[in-house]
Amino acid sequence: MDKEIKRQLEIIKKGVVDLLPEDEFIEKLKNSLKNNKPLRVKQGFDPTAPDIHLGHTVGLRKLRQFQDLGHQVVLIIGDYTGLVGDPSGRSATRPQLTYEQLMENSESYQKQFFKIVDKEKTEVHFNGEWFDKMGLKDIMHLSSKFTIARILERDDFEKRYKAGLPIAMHEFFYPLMQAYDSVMIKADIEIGATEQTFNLVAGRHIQEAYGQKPQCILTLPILVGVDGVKRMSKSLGNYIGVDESPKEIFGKVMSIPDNLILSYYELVTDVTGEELKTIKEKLETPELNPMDLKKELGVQLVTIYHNKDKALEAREEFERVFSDRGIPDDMPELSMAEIGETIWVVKLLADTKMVNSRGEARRLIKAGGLYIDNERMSDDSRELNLKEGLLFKVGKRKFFRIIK
RNA sequence: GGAGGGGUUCCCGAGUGGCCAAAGGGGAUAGACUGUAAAUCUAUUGGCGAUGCCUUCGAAGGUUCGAAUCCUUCCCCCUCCA
Repeated sequence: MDKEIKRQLEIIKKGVVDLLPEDEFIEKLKNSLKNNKPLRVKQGFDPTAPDIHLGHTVGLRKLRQFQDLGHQVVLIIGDYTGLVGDPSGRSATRPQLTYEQLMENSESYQKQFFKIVDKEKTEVHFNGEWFDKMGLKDIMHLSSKFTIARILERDDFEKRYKAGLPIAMHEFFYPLMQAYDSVMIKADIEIGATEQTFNLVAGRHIQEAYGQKPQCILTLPILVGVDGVKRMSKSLGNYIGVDESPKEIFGKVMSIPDNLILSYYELVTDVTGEELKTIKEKLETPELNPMDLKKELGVQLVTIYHNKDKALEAREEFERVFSDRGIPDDMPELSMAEIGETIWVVKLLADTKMVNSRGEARRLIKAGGLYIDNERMSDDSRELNLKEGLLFKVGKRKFFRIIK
């Protein structure tokens, strides 16, 4: 028994920042094993953007580990918070999502969740199930269990407050809502990224206030995006989506800065502690080119989200196109029948959406970023005579070919 | 409710009647160098078949030969005092 607890604890603690309070957790784990009663492991997501990226998978993979250990995963889809939207208007461009959009998003969310988490063993809830039924009385009751002083402890609020940025009332409710989810599903443990710590802890207090045993909290590191600076996020455009093509996943992995390699291996692949150590050593050996480790990382990730064959293909293609300056296997084709036989270069690039505007096309051409049949073409006034098979390279990585 | 400060291009931020498509920085894109890494250097960064034209400085009106800049009304944000 003790051995089993130790084994589980070791797996559960791998890659986590904090597991709090640990002794409480061990107690829960012990009881769970003794009574053969799985722990209820909670994580929530707001379906505000329709895709799951590697950043999300850090938590999802942890959930999967719990499942593999026989525990019960409870997924909360935050339809309610999503529906309410974030009217704080910090960027004003954040559009209020309609219920239809949310439902659509949550469809694709779930599809992608279950690439990692075992669907059969997952309990899914929308938090609208309970929030929709709450009246003001219930809301007042819930909010009486928490104090403003506590809320203001949260450092992102503090930062925003000091920076003179607006904080809307309802934002204060977010932690309470999330905490209430824990009450409703009787969570034993909730997992989230480190930035979620406050909300997770709030869950403990609210559960106690509602007469439940408080959940333990498990926090995971935030995955840095491919830019190497900010957290991975769809809106920052520095993400790798689990639904992307093998080529894209591989390519994006190759573009991450070296100092991210180790944490990617640790957080989003299946490598063991031993292997991680080897990778670390390799990274510290100056003679070895970190590029090889990145290629391996790319292969592993494509294998997880597609399969091994696709992964090897993606690597081959990468090597051909970028290392050997070759051309990709397949590329968009443009038919001369549609665009005509002669056309002004700038118009061609803009009309075919290779660039966003004619001005952009001009700039790119003048900067020397356009190659036609492997020859640089830097004259932005050129009328082209197209012929079948002509190969265009636009900037670093866009290609297309002319067909009849 | 009172007093004050503010809203500028993807972001931050200068600009207070013409020299403003708007400094500077960040980011982004392209080029050189590379390993589609980092660092560095260079160029570009509203649209337009273009020595010019059109749209952009919270919104709508107005003053002026001319407005990001002045006036009016409105919307939004922040700070302080009740």
